[in-house]
Amino acid sequence: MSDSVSQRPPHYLDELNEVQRQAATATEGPVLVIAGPGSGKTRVLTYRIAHLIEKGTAPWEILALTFTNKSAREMKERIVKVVGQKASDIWAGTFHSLFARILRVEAKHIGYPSNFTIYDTDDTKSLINSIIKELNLDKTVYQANAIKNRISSAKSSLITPKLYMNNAELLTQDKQAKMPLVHKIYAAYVSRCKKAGAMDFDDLLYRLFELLQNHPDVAKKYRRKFKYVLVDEFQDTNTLQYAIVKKLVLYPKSPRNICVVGDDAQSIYAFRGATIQNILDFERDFADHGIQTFKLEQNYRSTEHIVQAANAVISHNRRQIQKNIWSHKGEGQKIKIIREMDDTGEGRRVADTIVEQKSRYHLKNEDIAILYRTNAQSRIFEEYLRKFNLPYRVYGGLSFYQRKEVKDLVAYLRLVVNPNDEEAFRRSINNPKRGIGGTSLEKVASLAGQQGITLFEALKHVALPKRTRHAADGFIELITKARAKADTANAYELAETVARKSGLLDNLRKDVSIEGMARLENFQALLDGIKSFVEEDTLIDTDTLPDKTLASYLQNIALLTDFDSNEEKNNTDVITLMSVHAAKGLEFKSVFVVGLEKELFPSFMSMGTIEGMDEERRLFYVAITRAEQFLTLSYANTRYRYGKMKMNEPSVFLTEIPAEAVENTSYSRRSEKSEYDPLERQRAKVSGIVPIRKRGTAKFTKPKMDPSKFKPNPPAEIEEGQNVMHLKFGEGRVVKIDGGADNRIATIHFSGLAQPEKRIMLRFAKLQVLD
DNA sequence: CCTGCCTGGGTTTTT
DNA sequence: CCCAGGCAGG
Repeated sequence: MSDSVSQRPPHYLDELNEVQRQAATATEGPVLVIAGPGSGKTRVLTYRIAHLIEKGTAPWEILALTFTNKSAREMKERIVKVVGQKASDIWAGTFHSLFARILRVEAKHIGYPSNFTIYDTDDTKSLINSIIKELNLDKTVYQANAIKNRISSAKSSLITPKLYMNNAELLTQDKQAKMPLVHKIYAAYVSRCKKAGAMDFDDLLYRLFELLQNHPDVAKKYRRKFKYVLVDEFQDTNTLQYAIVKKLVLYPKSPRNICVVGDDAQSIYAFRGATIQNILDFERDFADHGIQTFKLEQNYRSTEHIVQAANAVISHNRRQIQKNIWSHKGEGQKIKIIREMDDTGEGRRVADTIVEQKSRYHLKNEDIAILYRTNAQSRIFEEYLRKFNLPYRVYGGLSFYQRKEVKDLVAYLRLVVNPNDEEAFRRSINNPKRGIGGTSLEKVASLAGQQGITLFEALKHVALPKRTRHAADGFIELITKARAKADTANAYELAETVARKSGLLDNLRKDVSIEGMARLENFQALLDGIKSFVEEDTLIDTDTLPDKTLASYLQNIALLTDFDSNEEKNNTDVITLMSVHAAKGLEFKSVFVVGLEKELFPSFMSMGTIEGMDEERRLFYVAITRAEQFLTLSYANTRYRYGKMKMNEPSVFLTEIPAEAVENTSYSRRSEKSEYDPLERQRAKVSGIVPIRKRGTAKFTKPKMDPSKFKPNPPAEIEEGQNVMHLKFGEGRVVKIDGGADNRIATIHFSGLAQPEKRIMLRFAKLQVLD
């Protein structure tokens, strides 16, 4: 360590442990890195890229795919520190944003304008609703949300509308869900998006796949360009994303320089189509080319009690890649479990504990995070943090760009850039009110449908009453005039003009309520944002659209969701409140995981299936492994949900934390470890030892099978002759079914009972068919 | 065509 | 509880 003649700059590789260094320097060929929580994954990734650049790879030959803009930004910043400013030429970003960037360049090959609009979730839902209406379907049966998910998973599985229509399994599923016409909606949706020059989130992936598939020359171009491909959070990629990655790196004579980094235990996006099958497939797909696998198992983040708890929890999952996460940071504090009577109590108690921790351990606000399963839970904590004068910041929920007043102006701007944008049209046409209501819009839509033209085009030609016609012409003129200048004018000036001439600005100014003023402020903030976009010397994405047009601004914001647009730099020392999902990749000295109740965490949506429970458990694993030194878990016996008080049992996850790692608090003292403590009861149930009740004669009948594995079939599927499982009665055989339609009654013979014959109303029964 | 009341339905996680 | 959307009245 002589720094007298430091010829060599401080070498970053020295900051890595042995496995990390190997993972960072094995640059050639396929590499799989399994990285446990806190194991220095980001460090490996960044140093790997730095290493590539030092070895002479050009930054733009490196493609690094991440899940959030934030992690991409962080990665870039860290690489800049090692190799300097040239790092900003690395293609590092989210799947969606980098693919959008490629698609804009290559749009002409797939019949899209390069300034295509990106539909967000609201646009998608609204379009689906329009289609449902046009097809005269009952929207209480055809729910936009469900259909959106259906379409999304179809796209993610590379199923086109045509394939969908010919897929017996999907059609049957739809029929069973009483929505036999989903395929029709899907087909209409795709053609409407295309006509509108719009892509939804899934299209950004799907269309790129299509492009690479159908245009070998384009595929070749990007294969040559991206000499090294890295994928972060690989466990959260879906089939489609992996398919695209393979298109880029798996072809004849490819050097197969791909490095994927992930942790199967932290896969928490299965609901979005992510599958850890990709990790297994990766091993198979690249097996012929000598995969190098590295496991990062040392946890540098958390103390031992926390790591021990995390290991114990995750061991309840089936099917995982074997690994042994360990820590050398000392035992540390035990985990604290807080039990309160109700949600208000939970809020107060957590705030209370934060105050205590802060003073006892000299923690700053920024060292502390409160993590919850659903964003809706933040409110009570906000309330108490305010009461206790603790500054905080809530992440997630409504982002800046999702606010109504912001979306209103953005819709106009979108329309200016792309007049075909149907959703932007619908949003703007009568906002602010200019007397073009439902009736007129229907006329427009019908003409557009007949002639196969866009709504904007139809508005020009449709027959309207005089007054309405006048209003329509004003609207058309506004958009057309702005459009004429769109490619040349300064984006800020143009946006400002549109804001004024549309009447949106005046409208907001009229509202002097507190919320109204806040809205005006947001509106102004959007304009300010455009202004700084114009003035800023941004180097990012310059090869696509090196200009300062409105189009390029919109493209920049389209995929920013959680982005902190107006960073409140004045106060960064704040407590963090966010969903567990949002917390992935972050760490805090002290973490509170709250609302640990059955049906909340794990969510009732996921409790029905083993896969669902496993994912919830991984989510819980992610939550507790965010903590460096202090981990507090809390739950409430009752909680308001949908305006009703609801009783809650503690989450099963609490029982999976080993007792040795848990602090004895007044709430789990021995004297209180009685049948009255629901956690204790739950623990007992899980371990199979059921506490004997002192009073009453109600006896606990042990379920005949593990309830978490119990998957009842819908009543319609129960038929004569089947063997079925009933939680209370056990295994039985359906002898007879009588009664019709909604009133079917099954006679079932349960062998294990004194009175084996039971007649069961199928409408209410929960029966699982055994095969 | 607009406003305001009312009802009924849904309630997870995110790019 | 909170919202979107339907409907009646202006």
